[in-house]
Amino acid sequence: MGNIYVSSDSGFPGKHEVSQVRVTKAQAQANREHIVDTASQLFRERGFDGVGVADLMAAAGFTHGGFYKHFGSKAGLMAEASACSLAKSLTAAQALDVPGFINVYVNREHRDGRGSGCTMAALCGDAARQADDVKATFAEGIEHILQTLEAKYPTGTDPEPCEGRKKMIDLLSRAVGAIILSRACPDDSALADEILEVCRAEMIASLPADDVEPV
Amino acid sequence: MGNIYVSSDSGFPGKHEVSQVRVTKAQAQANREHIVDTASQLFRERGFDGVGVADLMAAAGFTHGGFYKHFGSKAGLMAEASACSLAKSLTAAQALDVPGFINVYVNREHRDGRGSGCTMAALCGDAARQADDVKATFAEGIEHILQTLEAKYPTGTDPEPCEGRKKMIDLLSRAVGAIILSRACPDDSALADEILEVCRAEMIASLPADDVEPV
DNA sequence: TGTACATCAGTGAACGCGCGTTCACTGATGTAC
DNA sequence: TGTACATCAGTGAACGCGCGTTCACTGATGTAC
Repeated sequence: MGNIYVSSDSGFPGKHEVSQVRVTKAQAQANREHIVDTASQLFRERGFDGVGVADLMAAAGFTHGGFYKHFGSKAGLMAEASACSLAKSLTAAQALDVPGFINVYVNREHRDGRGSGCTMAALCGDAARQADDVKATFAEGIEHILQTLEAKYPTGTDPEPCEGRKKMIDLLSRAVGAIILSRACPDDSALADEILEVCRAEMIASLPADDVEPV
Repeated sequence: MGNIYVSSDSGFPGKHEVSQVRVTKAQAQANREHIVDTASQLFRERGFDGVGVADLMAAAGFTHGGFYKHFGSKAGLMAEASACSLAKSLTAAQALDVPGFINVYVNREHRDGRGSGCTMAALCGDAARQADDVKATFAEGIEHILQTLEAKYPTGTDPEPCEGRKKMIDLLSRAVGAIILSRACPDDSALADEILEVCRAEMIASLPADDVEPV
């Protein structure tokens, strides 16, 4: 039951019994990042209130006491983990064009994979009840994804300035709304799948006609 | 500090000091309904996890011990309170046409009034993590609002069968998504207002042209 | 209608439990010489 | 490079607290006669 993240790789310097109590600076930093990643996954799966500090640290392979060597409070980690996963989602979105984004986002795999999916879809409802630091993190995440999508928006038949931003705000709302409504339905619900499929098709259909099948 | 809901109205039979310990059947039923109403408001404001049984009973004017005379568990009340407020929202929606629904829903007053607003927008994120009885309640709520909206959908230039249902699924996702994204932004955020205004305008614009200004 | 008694909605103390956080301790890492 | 010591990431017991739930009790309501 030793902590597998303390030893650098296969752990031969003393994997069992020898409980290391100090760790290199690089390892400590790697451990911290691992805790943030674990938190961002668990928060998305169970919500901020559904993950305890001890839960989280155990899932990351540590005991709970060390948490406060890395973070000031659970609330602090909530903001940091959200920022981290929002940034990762942004990177993923940058590799997609708008139809690709729609297809990847409004999708059963995304709906069923909360822990690895979009933080906005998983935690916006929780974020709305948090302090302003968490909300500011979400607002930044929304703004960044809007700018990314806007830059990729097929201007096609809509050359009017600002039109792209408006379309992308609407598109993001539709995408997030579809995932959230679909997730609120029971697992075997036909309605859950219908919501996704209809919204995906409507969103694709609302794009400028000359860019629906791009590149 | 007597419970104001036990006495039928102005409370003269013995408002203070005399702590009533039994109550008429009609009064007990009224008290139960009052607890459900209070719960549905508090759940929408703070989330299921953010409201304790003692909190809730105190807000309704009772002590916590009596809770289990009315409900089997907190989880049971979560489903019942959700069903109750979803049904009330449905009644409210039935009085509106589609553009009216959009204007009332995608709106700052709605965003800022969580406790009296739509249960889907306030609790879908929480519902997704609950047991299937709660999720089934939400799925029913979604289905009912879809049927209500579909019946009112201006068929105008879109006479194709099932088109109304598809449009209303998309419309509900957009409306819920817009409110949820807007609520996740800090209170004074320009982005929060922009999301609402843009989505409202885009939704209105996407309706069949001959019905935008109806009746 | 009047009397005797059972019912049960509401009270408030108490329960075990898990939460976020603190703290004394450990011992390899990092540093000063 | 080698030695001596301070640092600090991680451990695990302990803290106070609030949670959902239980329970003995109260006394007006509801009912049987």
